[in-house]
Amino acid sequence: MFAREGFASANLRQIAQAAGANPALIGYHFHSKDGLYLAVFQRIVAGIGKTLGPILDRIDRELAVPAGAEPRAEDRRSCLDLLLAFVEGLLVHLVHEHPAWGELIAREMGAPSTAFDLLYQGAIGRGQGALVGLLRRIRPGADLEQTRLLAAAIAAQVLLLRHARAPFMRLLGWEAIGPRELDVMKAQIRRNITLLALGD
Amino acid sequence: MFAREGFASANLRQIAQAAGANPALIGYHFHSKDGLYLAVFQRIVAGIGKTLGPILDRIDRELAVPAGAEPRAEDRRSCLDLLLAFVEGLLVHLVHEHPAWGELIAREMGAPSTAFDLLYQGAIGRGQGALVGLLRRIRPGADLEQTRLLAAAIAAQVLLLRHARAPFMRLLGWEAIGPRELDVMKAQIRRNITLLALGD
DNA sequence: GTCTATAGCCCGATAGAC
DNA sequence: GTCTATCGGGCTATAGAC
Repeated sequence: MFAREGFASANLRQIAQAAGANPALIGYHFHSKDGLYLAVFQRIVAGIGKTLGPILDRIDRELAVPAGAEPRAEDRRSCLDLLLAFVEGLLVHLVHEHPAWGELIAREMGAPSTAFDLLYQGAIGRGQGALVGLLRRIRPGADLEQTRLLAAAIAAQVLLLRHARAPFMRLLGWEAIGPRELDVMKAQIRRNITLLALGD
Repeated sequence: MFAREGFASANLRQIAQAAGANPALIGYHFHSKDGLYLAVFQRIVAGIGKTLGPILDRIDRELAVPAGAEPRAEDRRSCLDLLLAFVEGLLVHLVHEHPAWGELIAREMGAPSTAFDLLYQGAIGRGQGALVGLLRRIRPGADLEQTRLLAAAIAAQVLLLRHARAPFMRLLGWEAIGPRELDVMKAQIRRNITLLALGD
């Protein structure tokens, strides 16, 4: 309900009703509306950690190996593969499997609240670090600020699908994102990221 | 105020106070809170039309000329130039000159309300049409659905800056978007779009 | 057209019985 | 721990004087 209507518009009586619980229990267990909202984000951070943790661990291990003085083509390739796998995991997890989580994250990014720090420290920050780290290996000579902007551009490919869902679906003439649409998006994102990461 | 706090949280008393007017006048002149909100979007659509109208007209004229049977390199180049000019205009207008408008548009994209149709028909739809039209000239053989996805990816480059402002600024370590930051972003977006539009 | 005053509603929080 | 009942505050909309 926070995802659908936003924090301010969501209503504790309705939330309790949908949960089949008594509204007063929210106060007892979560102290306040804010407390409930934060608890939702704790669960989101845990869920993301569970699903994307393995790929992030692989990325950390890859980046832990010191880069040789001469950049090698196969290192670049394996970093790109990890990058593609990570972004695809993000897409599947937040757009397809847990659209409400994606929506909540998009809302916090657009209008940060008390939950933003929790989210940033628990998930966003690590994802950004992984992206930037991989891109530095793929483009060893590039300026750090430009690499960060590139990481943002790559993340934007996925974020757009969640945040600008309405105009996006209207442009594509889609009514829902099913398996076919997911595959089409995966292929397009793969192409775009490869071009962005390897281009001069 | 609608931009900063969202429709539900914005408050008519504060709006009236900031405008130096009496709260009851909102009812008299705009009928309701919704009416005021819609009036804001009418102004936004008019403002965008005034600023981006010229470049959109140029694009329409370019696209009105029937494409030859053989795609010519100079046609592709001029279409790409128009594309870059349009996106840069969008960036300057919605991120730099009228950040509140950009914020409102981002909010409507994320959670469409009564104002979304007005916005889509008055601005977003035409922008999407221009993007897709130009891309079809630049990539004559490409599948229509893929071209639309590409248009979405290009638009995402700009939308991100508005929508994911908080994590974006944190990643870059920026505190504000001044002239230097705007130039850096322009250069990066130009690079990314060129790669995305021309890449195979 | 502009103001004051308030009606009418909805919401989050909580007191207090069980 | 769970419930009912309600308090207190904030909101939009509007009646009615000027």
